[in-house]
Amino acid sequence: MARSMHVRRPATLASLAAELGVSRTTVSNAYNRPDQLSPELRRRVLETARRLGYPGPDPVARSLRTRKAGAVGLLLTENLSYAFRDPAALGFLEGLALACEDAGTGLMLIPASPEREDVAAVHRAGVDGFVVYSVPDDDPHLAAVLERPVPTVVCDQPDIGNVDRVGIDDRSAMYELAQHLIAMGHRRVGVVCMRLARDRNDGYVSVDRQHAAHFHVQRARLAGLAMAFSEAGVDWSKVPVVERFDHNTASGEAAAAQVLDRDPSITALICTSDILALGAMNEAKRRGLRVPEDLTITGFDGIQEAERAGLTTVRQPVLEKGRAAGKLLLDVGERTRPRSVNLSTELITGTTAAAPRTIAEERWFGP
Amino acid sequence: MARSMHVRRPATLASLAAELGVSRTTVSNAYNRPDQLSPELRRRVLETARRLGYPGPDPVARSLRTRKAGAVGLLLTENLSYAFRDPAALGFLEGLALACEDAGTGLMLIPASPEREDVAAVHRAGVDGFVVYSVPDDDPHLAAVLERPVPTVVCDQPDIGNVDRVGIDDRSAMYELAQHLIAMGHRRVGVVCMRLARDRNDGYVSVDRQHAAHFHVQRARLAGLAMAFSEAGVDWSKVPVVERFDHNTASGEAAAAQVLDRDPSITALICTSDILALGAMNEAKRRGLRVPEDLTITGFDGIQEAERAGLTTVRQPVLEKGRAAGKLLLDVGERTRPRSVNLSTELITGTTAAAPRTIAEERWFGP
DNA sequence: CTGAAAGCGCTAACAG
DNA sequence: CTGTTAGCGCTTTCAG
Repeated sequence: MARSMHVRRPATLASLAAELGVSRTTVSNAYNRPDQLSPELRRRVLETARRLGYPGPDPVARSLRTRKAGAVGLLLTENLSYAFRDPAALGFLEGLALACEDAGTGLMLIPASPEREDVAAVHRAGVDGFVVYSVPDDDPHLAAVLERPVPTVVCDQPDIGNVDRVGIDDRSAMYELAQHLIAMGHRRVGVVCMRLARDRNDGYVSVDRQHAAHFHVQRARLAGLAMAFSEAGVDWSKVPVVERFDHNTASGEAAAAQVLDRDPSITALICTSDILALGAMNEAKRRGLRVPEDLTITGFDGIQEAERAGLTTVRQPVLEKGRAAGKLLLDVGERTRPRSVNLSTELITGTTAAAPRTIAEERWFGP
Repeated sequence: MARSMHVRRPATLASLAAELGVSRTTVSNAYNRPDQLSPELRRRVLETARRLGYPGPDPVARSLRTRKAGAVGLLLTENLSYAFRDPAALGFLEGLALACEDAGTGLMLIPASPEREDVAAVHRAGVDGFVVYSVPDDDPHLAAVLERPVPTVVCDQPDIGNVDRVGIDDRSAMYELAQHLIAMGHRRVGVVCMRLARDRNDGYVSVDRQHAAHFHVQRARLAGLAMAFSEAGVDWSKVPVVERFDHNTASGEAAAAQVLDRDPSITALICTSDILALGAMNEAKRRGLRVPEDLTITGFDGIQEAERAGLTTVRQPVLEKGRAAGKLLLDVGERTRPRSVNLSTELITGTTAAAPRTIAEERWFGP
């Protein structure tokens, strides 16, 4: 006899089967393999389900059984506010989301802020794989992800462990930009970079700290600069490099001020991101320095705001990076050995870099 | 005897327990209730786990057992590209993500684009609840969410079913803006609005279509306008209302052109979003119309770009909206009856609205 | 086309 | 502090 009393607990597949007097298999098939039962029976099953308020197979139970969660996790060790405000991060996110959408896969943002040392969220995440975006190489969350027995794709990291990787050649890209400046005649330069490690250090950066940087991207960009300028006969250890923990234009302004205060004679200020460069532009303006006549300023990333400002920078395909990461993770293909995708970059010669004035004058009037 | 051969399948809690010669409970406790066993034993368990490559309790199995997924789903029936490019949507997303982060909860983006009629993703999502942002009231994905036996919060929707709600009073806010314009003397106006239903209709909107709009937000804003102008003696059915499916400045430009072509005599162009208004500004400029001298233009949302442009608009707290939605969903408190949160808005009197020229002239020279 | 059996990997009482 | 007992709700061979 049917029992259609109010049950606090919603119906289950089993209770539905009992109600119908069929086996659980049949009910399961009604949902997952419509061709395995008569249309008539299927209709009856679905209708009874509706009547009983059965919402369909429980996704978690199904996941346990099928060993598929239908979602990938995104680890972003950074305040989410950052991720949603930084244009480059946003572009990455969009590309990744697009790849997930194409595959019909959910994208789960893992709550892992830098303060929160709590790695539990990584353990708790019911996902089929992880994408790790721009975290320091000593991040405990990253370590936790690598312990999980699911495929992982890291972005903006050197090759690590047995995981896929996607990124750009930050070192070469920055090397190329540096050579561009060197060719223009710049020798006295200053640098503004993003955070190099998990500890806050808003100020000068020793060469040691540069080498020991835990953010591969920043380390590589600085290395590219060091290489180019050293080759050009510049003593890199004398070049002022200023670091900022927070990544916004205000940081760029403050850092630029710090460099210019220390050495007003520099002819170029190289920033390792467009956001910082945009801030530096503000600071230059405040000081009455014309760009590029009095000071050359460069960025990195190629975000839209930079383009609008005519910034000389390196463009990297952030959206493609996200999409590539998603594809790599979701591609069921050969996963025999770790794959590595390097996207190409492009030097954008904007209007914020020019030959230093002294050089320009020499050109006019002769040496 | 221990069996430490290479097992393809990673170790399970049970196998670990067997290896150690303890019960599964003990191993479970080692992870979930450290105070329930001796530190020494716990150390042994954890160490053996590491040795065997046991990655800790499987999150899905745990979820099945505990009936908690540790994540909430976000339904955003719209191309993700949209969500990541529209400043208002982004603000909402940020607020929601912040609330989730605070609670240590994952945020899962459900892959549900408008094209994809496939509701399966909603069924597949292993989440403890849903937030539904700005979808049409006849969206099948929304229906699927409401069938799931988990708490749900809808945004920018009227009260529906037995779910919590967060939003603003779009009708009143727009009514107030309209009165502002009416007080200035505007009587001949045109309107540009966002999509009103799932079908594409880039063009004029009948009053019937306005009333039947499936996007509550747009319907309410138009209703506010209709009310205010009707009260002011304007025949609303004669007011040109133009709709655009895509939401970007290009759409705003085209729609504005359409209105201005039809009725060049209008003194104000009211747009139901800042993005559209920004587009309208471009179009006005292209036509050599000065704003506000020749044409008043208004928006809605209060995004940063609008502020920079000095747009007269209505500001709504998008970030707070997201945060409120998250809080509502994650708040374990009394869930006896559906809760409704109405956030307040603010009329921003920018520099894009002024008395129509004829009126202004009358003021100068007398009637 | 349908059903019986066998878990997926884990946690939560409740007794020792 | 530790173990036993019972499932969470579902899918999946494999026989009928």
